[in-house]
Formats: sequence, structure tokens, C-alpha cells
Amino acid sequence: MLRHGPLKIRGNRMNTEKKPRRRKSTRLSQDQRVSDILAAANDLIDTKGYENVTMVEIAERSHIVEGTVYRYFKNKDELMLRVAEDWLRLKLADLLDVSALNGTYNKLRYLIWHSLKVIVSKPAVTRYIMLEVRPRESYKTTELFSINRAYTNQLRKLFADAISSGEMKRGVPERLLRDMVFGTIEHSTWRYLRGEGDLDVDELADEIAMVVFHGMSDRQPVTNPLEASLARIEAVAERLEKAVPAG
Amino acid sequence: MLRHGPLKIRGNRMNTEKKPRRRKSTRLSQDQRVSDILAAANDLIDTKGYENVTMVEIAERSHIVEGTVYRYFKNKDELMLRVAEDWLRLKLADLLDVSALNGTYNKLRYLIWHSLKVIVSKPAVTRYIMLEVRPRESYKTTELFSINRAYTNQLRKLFADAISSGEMKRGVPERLLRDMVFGTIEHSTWRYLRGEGDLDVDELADEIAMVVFHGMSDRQPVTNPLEASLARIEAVAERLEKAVPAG
DNA sequence: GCGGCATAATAAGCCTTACTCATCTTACCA
DNA sequence: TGGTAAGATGAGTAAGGCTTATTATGCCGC
Repeated sequence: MLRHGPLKIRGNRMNTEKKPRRRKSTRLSQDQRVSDILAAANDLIDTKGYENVTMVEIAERSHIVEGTVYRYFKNKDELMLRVAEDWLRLKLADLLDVSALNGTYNKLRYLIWHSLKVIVSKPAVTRYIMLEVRPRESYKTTELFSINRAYTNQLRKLFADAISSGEMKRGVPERLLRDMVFGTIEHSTWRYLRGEGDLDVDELADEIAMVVFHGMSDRQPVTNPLEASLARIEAVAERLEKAVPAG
Repeated sequence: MLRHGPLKIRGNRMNTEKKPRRRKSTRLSQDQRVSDILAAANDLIDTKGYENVTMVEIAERSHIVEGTVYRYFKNKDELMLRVAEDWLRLKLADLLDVSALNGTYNKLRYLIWHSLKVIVSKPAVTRYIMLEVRPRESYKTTELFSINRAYTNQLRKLFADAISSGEMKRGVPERLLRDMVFGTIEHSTWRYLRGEGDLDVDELADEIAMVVFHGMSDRQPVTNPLEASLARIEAVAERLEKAVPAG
């Protein structure tokens, strides 16, 4: 199938084929065109998934021709990046300062909850960022990387507050804790991002915060009878130790 | 640029152009061809990154022509999947049964260490799996998904052992703990997978195991609460025995 | 050795999609 | 109202995945 109509008008005696008519065009302001294109791209990404949108489609939905898109965006990647940046910037604009929240756990839960909200609000673009932008060598020089710093910064505050309140011990590499928090969030959302079912953001935020905060090991009051028994004996031991004069 | 030599031989009076010479071909056994192709694909993926290898290149390096590759692999995706599957299956073949290891922490550390070893052994294919296979809707019906179950199964054993020894409390969704373990591993390796520097597998395994085991909150790095508890009691008992006059 | 033949391998293309560019056209302004 | 800068168009290219008609090779029976 030819993309642009017949290549050659076959001449027959009385040429009944109309010569290809150039479509009527309208000149819009730069801003209007750009926002038309961005809107079209957004719609298409959301409905078809970022990997399936083509420049022709974006152009059609913007009521222009493919070549015109390239007047406003250097290439497809720049357009997609712009969509992602605009969205993420908007979403992170209302991120609270966690220092205002009460307690390490609440701060943590809030950050996790916020990330999940962002992801759920536009899964297709999240996929784009996770699959196309973050893996790049140049990721760290990316605008998206800078925007994401908002989370990193809040997490840093959380750590500072938690250390000064004694809830966290000093010395654990911040990098690792970050990887644990965001790694758990991302891994938890893959099922959703793959299109398998919904996501209960509030419940999941609770669960993730809990597991990340406490880790795998048991630290709650013991339920195991053997341990309970030991705990009682320990308590007695402690009392006796105090009672008996140091010898 | 034409991909396959001149399309049309322009006839001039005395045709001095040699007619396109069909290259000499050799027929190999099915097995030999397949393994040639797989070897070529492997080399190319490792050296150029999976996103940059083309079917023509794979064919050239296998000393055949593009079309021939399609006799042995339905399409590019099937070929790439095969490369990934063969590799991962081989790598997971020697995964130990964690029940043989001593203590939850050691089991955990071993699983993390093993994953990291696998990732480091072929980062280009790891990227392919993480960026192309796992995001698919069909991922769970994939051979790679099945192969990966080896980890899941070992992790399940770890949980079972840890619960029965009292180190972990019952009731935390297994899914979440899995997401924490593997999410932290993956997030920790992105810098490396992006090509930013090396990875000290042993050190990182220790760090991840530590942070995943204990979580963010401050706690003693106790490896076995029962043993720790007994140790404390014994110390007290010893002191008391010395302090209290023999009755 | 030799000829027939199943099928491996080749060469030439097709299709899609990102991107380019010469040409046409429009809106604005003098 | 007409000249013009720049916006918009249509046609085309390149690259890469995939298909297929044709060629020729190695095997097998004789």
C-alpha cells in the first residue's frame, strides 16, 4: 500500500483522474500547534500504549501532516520525552514536604502512596519512562531524572528526621534504602503495568510501607509459644540480675 | 542504498557487467545451523546491546543470508527469547536448595548473591528480559517466567523455614516480600546495567541482604532471635550461679 | 560413480515507520 | 492589495523485519 496516493498518474487519453489535490492548510500559532500535538500524543499513548503510536497517527489527530510535526519536535523521542516531562512535573508539583508529617512511618507511607498515585494516574507513560528513559546511558542528564529528584530529596529528609529521632540507625547507605523503597514500589506495580488487574493504592501503600519499614525479620511481640516462654524467662533473668548484688 | 545488489541489470550492447553471481551455499545439519545462529546472536547482543542487533548482522555472522535465519526461527523475537532462555536455564541450573543452608539470613544472602551473579554474567540479556519480556502481557505464559520460578520456590522455602524457626512472623503476604527482595536487587543494578561502573557482587549481596532483612527501622543485627535470647539468659544464669551462694 | 529429488539457501523484493526536503500557500504587514 | 517570511504539504529515502519464487546442494538408491 502506497502511503501518499498513486505515485504515477497513468495517462489515459482523456485524463479523468483528478490530479492529487493539495489539502487546504491553516497556519496556527506555534503554541497552539505544539499543544495540539502534545494533546494528540497524550491521547494516543494512553489508549494504545506508547510502543504502538506512530508519527502519522499523531499528525492525523492534530489535523496536520507528518512532516509538520517535525517542525515542532526534532524527532519522536523529543516529543515523547516532552509528554513524559510535562506530566511528571505536574504530578510532582504537589508533593508535600515530609518534615511536616508526623513520624517516620507516616512520612514513608506518604511517599510510597504518592508514587503509587502517580503511577496509577498514567500507566502508559510510566511504562515509557521505566522502559525507555531510565535504561539509557544518558538518563542522569535527563530532565526526567531531575524531576524525580523531588522524591529523593524528600526521602533524604525522612532519613535525617528518623536518625535524629533515633528510629533509624546511622551508617546504612542511603542509596540502598532508596533502592529498597523504590525497587519494592516498582516491582509491586509490574502486574498492574502489565495490565493484570487493578491496584488498590491505599492498601498497597500500607503494605509496602510496613514491609519496607520492618524488613523481613520478626520484631513484633512474639506469637510463638516457645519464644513467649523465653521472653518470660528473660524478663525474670533481668529482674534477678538487678536484684543480686554484682559479685 | 539497495540491500541486495542492483535490482535491474541495465542492458547495454555488449553486456560487460557480470550477472549477479549467486554465492556458493553449503547445507548444514539443522542442529549446526541453529547453534551457529544462536552463537552469532549471543555475540552480537553482548557486544552491541540487544536493541542494536539486526537480523542481517546475525545472518552475516552465521555465514548465511537473512532469509535463511527465518527457516530456523519464526521471527526475531523467537530467536531472542531462545537466547535468553538458554542462558537463564543454564545459569539457574546450579541454584542450591536453600534448606541446606544455615539460618534465614544466609539463605537470603545466598539467593541475592546468586541473582546478582546471574545479572553480572550477561547484562545485555538481563536488560532484554527486564525491558522486553517482563513488561509483556503474555509474560506469565513465557518460558522465562517458568525458569524464574526457581528463585520464587527457593524464597518460599526460606519463608517456611524462617517462620517455623520463629525468625519471621506469619501473615505478611509472600508476594510483598518477594517484591521487596527482587525489587531491591533490580533497582540496585540499574546503574550497572546502564553502564555506569562495575558491581561488587559480594559486597552488594551483603548490603542488600542486610537492608532487606532488617528494613529501615533501627534494630540489632541479630541473626537468630532464639539463639540471641538463649545467649542472654545463659549469661545471666552464669552470673547468678556465681553470685548466689550454693544452696 | 551417477542421476533424481527433497529441501536448504539464496536473492529480490514487500511493508512499515521514522525522518527529510523541495515546493506550495497562507497570514500578515507595508 | 500585493510581497514575503515562514508554516504546511506531499513525495520520497533509509532501515529493518519479514516473505517467497527460484536455485542448487547433498543424500540416497541404483
